[in-house]
Amino acid sequence: MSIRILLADDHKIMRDGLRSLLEKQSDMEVVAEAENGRTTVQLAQKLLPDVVIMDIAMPDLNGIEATRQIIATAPSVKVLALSMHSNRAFVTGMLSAGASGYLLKDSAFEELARAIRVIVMNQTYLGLGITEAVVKDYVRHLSATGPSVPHLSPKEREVLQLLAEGMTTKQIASRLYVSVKTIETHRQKIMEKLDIHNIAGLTKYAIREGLTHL
Amino acid sequence: MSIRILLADDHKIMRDGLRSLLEKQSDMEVVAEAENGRTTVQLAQKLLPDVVIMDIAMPDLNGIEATRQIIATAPSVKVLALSMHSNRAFVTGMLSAGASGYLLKDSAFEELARAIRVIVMNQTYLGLGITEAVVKDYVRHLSATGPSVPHLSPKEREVLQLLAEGMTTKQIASRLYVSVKTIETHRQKIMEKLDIHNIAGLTKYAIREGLTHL
DNA sequence: GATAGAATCAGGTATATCTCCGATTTCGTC
DNA sequence: GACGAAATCGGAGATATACCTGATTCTATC
Repeated sequence: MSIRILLADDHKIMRDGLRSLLEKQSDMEVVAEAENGRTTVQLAQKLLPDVVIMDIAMPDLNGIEATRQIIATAPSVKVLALSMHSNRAFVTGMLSAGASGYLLKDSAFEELARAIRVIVMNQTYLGLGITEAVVKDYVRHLSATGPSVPHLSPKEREVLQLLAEGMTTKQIASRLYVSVKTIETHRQKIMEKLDIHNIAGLTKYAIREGLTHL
Repeated sequence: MSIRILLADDHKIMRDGLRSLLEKQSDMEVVAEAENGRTTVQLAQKLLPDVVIMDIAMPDLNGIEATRQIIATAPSVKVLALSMHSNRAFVTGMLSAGASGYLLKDSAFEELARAIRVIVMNQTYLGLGITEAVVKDYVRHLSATGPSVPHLSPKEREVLQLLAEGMTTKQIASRLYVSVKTIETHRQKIMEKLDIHNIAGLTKYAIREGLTHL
């Protein structure tokens, strides 16, 4: 009996490609496709596939929410996240929603096939690069009382926001009525916590976090 | 003689899928793959494929710049843009860079195959939904006077992208095999032209222009 | 009351960037 | 062929950042 798979991705050409690849596997069968989160949940409940290959960025209902709902109503269905981002927030979001695996779209198809076979055996599969992020996060959990997403203090978030708005260390210092050295320290702590060591990266992070806008 | 194709997309699983689909076409052959813009340009120049299927969002050198360079040095090569976005900036950017077609990743594979056959016949192919965006933009160009879009040279755009990816002046210089001074000059010209005088602002600009992503 | 994190500031050295300046080469256009 | 734009590189001084260490105060929390 072959592994029954539900494909969920908002890009049809991606689904076409995956289907073409999966159909070459003698032990796998694509039973349906969905292009948004809501349809994915409905199809998963109705068809009870062995595995849902789930994109995170989908309209209507994102992959994380969809996963949560599927696991809640049909726990026998395994979800394998297939995402573009190794972002800790996404990885931990997916895993705590109940996904059995997480793979990057950078991966080769061989890895996807392997991951599918692993998770139908009730095991967990994390792609290369993902394990690192998870482990790093896990270690932080153990060592510090550190929250899953690197938690910045209010002051640090404020400094980060001003940095992302294009202000220099000196400008921020005078804006906040403190010494330049203080801001330097904040900046260092921010970079350390986020493991991002340049303004461009911090700016992008701030945008993603909604601290500033484009 | 079959149509020789170069696949350029930063996600390996996407390339795997497309290759699997394309290989079912008796008249098409994937001769190479690239996972970033720079490699794409090099392979296109070396292999002279009939068609390059080009993603826009790629590290190192984005699809628009890569297309510009390919068309400039190897005009016989046709470029088909395959993007997630119907964003006018991307569409017009790709087309004015010399792409022969533009397709959304929402499209079915059949449409991709059709587009490939059309553009090798020296024609232009626009996917559904794209035509609208182009026409709307065209109309705007007719009515309004050019909305003073600061024009950056190809090199400047390249430097801007690398800056927005978090590289320092020195790193960019060694990456591009030129002196630090050259990059400094480029950066100055960029800041002058855009009237943006900090990395955070440049990063946001680059994101809006699709030169880099979050 | 001991501990830990947040916020504050300082010194020093190395490196990077900014801001002027000027220069050459190439290339396409008029 | 003259012209401008683009790309290349250099000098030199002022400023800013990066990176390191160490210190104080305050405030939760155990």
